[in-house]
Amino acid sequence: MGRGYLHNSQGRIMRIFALIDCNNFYASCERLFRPALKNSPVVVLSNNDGCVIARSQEAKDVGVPMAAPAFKYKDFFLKNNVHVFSSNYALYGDLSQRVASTLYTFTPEMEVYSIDESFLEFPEHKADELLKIGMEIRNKVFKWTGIPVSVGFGPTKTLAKAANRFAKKENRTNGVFSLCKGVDIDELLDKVPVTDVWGIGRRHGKKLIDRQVTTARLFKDLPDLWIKKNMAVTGLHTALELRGTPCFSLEDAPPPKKTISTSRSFGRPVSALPELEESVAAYVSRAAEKLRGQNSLAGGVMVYLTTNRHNTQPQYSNTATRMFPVATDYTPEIISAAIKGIRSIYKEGYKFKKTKVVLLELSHKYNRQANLLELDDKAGKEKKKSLMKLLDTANKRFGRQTLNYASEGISQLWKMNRNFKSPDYTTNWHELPEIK
DNA sequence: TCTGGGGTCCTAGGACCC
DNA sequence: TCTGGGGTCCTAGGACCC
Repeated sequence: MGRGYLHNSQGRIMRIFALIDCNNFYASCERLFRPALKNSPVVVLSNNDGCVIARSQEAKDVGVPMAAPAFKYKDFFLKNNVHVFSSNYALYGDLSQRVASTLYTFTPEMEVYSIDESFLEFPEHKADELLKIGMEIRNKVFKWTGIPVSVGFGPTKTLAKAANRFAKKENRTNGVFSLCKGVDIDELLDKVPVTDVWGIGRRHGKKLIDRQVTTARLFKDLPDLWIKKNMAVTGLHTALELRGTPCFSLEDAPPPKKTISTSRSFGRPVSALPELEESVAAYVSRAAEKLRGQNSLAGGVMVYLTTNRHNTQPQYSNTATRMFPVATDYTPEIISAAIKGIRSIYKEGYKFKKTKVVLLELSHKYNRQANLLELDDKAGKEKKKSLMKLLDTANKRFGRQTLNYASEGISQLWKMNRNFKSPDYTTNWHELPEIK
């Protein structure tokens, strides 16, 4: 949890948060290894090559909207010479770590918030040199990783986010902007649409706009009671943060996940149960790997299947949950429970679009609750443990898919499309870039 | 034909107990 | 059998984030 607020007799000490955000991150990553695309429009598609999830500035300029469905924009891409990539998370994850370790050289007071954003916190006495620090951050990250970033400073995380937005949108800021000192915050928040505020999403945004509350400034001046009633305490925290009172601190050691899920849309509609079972087995494998990666055990597994909500064919979706007698991280046991689950909800005659697996009630493996019925089979347990370890090590070293369970299927015809994937330049020996 | 995936938090309301 | 209040626990659904 947080570090609490700092107070002294003179009043609150100003805290200084910085939000560093990689510009058009996935598009920037793809361009790093294709310098020829430096000034060209580039877009990155979601899994399954479904819709646009990242756009270079040039792509924004020619008018590609966020979340544009790729199939509708095929001609548009051709006509405007837009370069299209499938998403390549191995590449983005690796570059993300490089950016994070560069930021860490500025201060250990750091929270990696997402794949392309980090919060830093600086002591109050730095308040007069923030723009200089911001420029140093930008320059160093670009020099060391090739990724352009924007830097926003503010007395709360929410204001640092808003500052970052100015850094990115206004050319004259040179990518660095501060709301900490020497600016009229209210005047600037007048310019921020309420839906751009961190913590206000589409639904609440619409509700606010319907009541003429269109800007961050108008929102933060609403009565607390109204906010609490209509937007719960989370909404109130957002308002307080806009007023300069920190409600969120850095989270330095992200707590282990409480649920772990894996799901993918299929590359084509799937009706046959055996194929659905294969997909479920494959997703369990992946989820169980993540589970062991954070040293957790799962108390249960939920499976989900659904048809394609976007078409007009008959719809069906359902979930099934199976609990384990004793929490486990043993892939075959989870697969078999998940397959029983999918069989119990499967119905013939539908075209399914997606299955999903969620591992539930995670606990740490070292304070595992024993079960009275459990047999004391030490040798068997050791064997399972070393098998899982072997599996994870091999897949990590030689690439996922090195060792698979037969139940995951061999041909995997249901697998998602990734027709425009770039090579794994930085994480796979066979795909290192060549210099001519 | 083709529109992502992986999380967290909060609240209302039902079930159940005394 | 009916009445009422108060408390806890659980779940589904809604909302948000990247």
